[in-house]
Amino acid sequence: MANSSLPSSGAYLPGATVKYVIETLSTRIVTQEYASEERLPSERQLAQDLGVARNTVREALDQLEARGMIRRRAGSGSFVTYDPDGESSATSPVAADVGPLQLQVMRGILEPEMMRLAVINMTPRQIEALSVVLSKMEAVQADATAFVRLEEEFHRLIAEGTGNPLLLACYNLVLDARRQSFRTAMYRRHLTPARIAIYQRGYNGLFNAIAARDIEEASEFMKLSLIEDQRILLQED
Amino acid sequence: MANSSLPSSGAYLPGATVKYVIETLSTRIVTQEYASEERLPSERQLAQDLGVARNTVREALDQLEARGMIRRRAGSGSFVTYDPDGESSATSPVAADVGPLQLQVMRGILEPEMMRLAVINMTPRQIEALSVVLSKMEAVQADATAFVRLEEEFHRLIAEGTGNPLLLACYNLVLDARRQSFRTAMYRRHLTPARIAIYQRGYNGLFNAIAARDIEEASEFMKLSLIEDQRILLQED
DNA sequence: TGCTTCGTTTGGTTTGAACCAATTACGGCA
DNA sequence: TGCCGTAATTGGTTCAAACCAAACGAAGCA
Repeated sequence: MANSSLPSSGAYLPGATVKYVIETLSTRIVTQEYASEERLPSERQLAQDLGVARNTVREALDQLEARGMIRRRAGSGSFVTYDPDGESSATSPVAADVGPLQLQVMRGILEPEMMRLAVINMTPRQIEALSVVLSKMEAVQADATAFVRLEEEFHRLIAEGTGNPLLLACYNLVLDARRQSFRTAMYRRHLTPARIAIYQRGYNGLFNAIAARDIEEASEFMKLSLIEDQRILLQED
Repeated sequence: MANSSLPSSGAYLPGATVKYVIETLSTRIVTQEYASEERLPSERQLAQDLGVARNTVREALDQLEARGMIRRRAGSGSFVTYDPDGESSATSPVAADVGPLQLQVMRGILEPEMMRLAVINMTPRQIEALSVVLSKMEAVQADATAFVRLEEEFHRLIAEGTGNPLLLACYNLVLDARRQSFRTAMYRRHLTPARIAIYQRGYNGLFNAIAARDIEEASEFMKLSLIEDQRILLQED
């Protein structure tokens, strides 16, 4: 779309200007004229280039941000978060702003207590469902992506096992952030078959502790898993 | 609530103005000062009355409309669509399913750790904002509803003070559930002036501990508040 | 009475400007 | 070389003004 619909000399064109900016920018993003992770021109620059007020650009960017196509950081700039190859998979908007360390902190708060509650409250049926996921995890050899997905399912079942819908809702946010983190970060590079084997032993021990209703043992395994994740994280920074 | 938090003479208070308008208007709607189906004053009128620009009023109305509290018709006016007797209204879907005990459990998990993080990470500006809310709380004599709302704001500021967006997102779910709980349950019957005074002392001590960056003291006050809530809860069931 | 018309009111959009706060970039000092 | 403070950049917020289009209302006409 050229500038044909752009009010070129103070002409008033109500309702069309923001739309025009949105369309222009989203086209440039989808066609990767602005590539993924790339920084957009500054708002002031865009306003000048497109011949509109900065306010109008901001209104357009607001909507692009709501659609999850960009992300803004004060003092830094606006960055393309849209990934044309991405699975889409609607993650909650908060998830994008969560750093790896913040994620670990939150897991450290929730997971040990969650584990305790789950061990106490899980029904036999839920434990059965957990064992099914566990056996799928143990079948994985080298597919890191599949393993991560199963891990998530495993954790979610534990959260459900607490019987506390509020805790489950919170933990779903955590899992959203974790998924986002795995996508952008380089966890997967470190999920070698050898490391997967280590995790498999850990989850196996965790499951046995749950099945035996051994609270302390389960909580201990959960912490170990957390520490292991943290170790991988710190190797990067 | 008077205009006490309103920038009265050109004072700049970023991020606070829209929030102030939203709070003012939503309070008037909830208290039925603006009854259901009734027409609000015009945007220009509101802007003048509240001493802010029409732009700011519009931004606030945008958000109230998004929450489903009002509906706007060009050329006609803005109308209240909020029904105080109607259940639904803008709480997240999970909140409704959360029992009082489950809420307490979740608070017990999150709040102590949240307090620690907040004491470490809060900026002077955030502590200042906290003190503003605290002084409003101390001004409350017998209005339990107002006190509960301020309590919520106090807690939310602490969650923000952790600097962890994931923690904040989770805690917002907790606050949603808490609000729902207060609405349906009978907490307010027990918030007598005498009990409000007790809470005021508690929050005062909590704030002092935060301002002094005393982690253990703050965490202790937080637990006390939790236990007090729990005591009220158990008197009922 | 019933209809049209025209001015007024009201929400909707856009512009331009100023200032704040977070971040980054740079240059000088140790 | 390495660190720290300052200046510049960037997004975030608020204000003031102007104009548009939908809706309303009252005056005037048939």
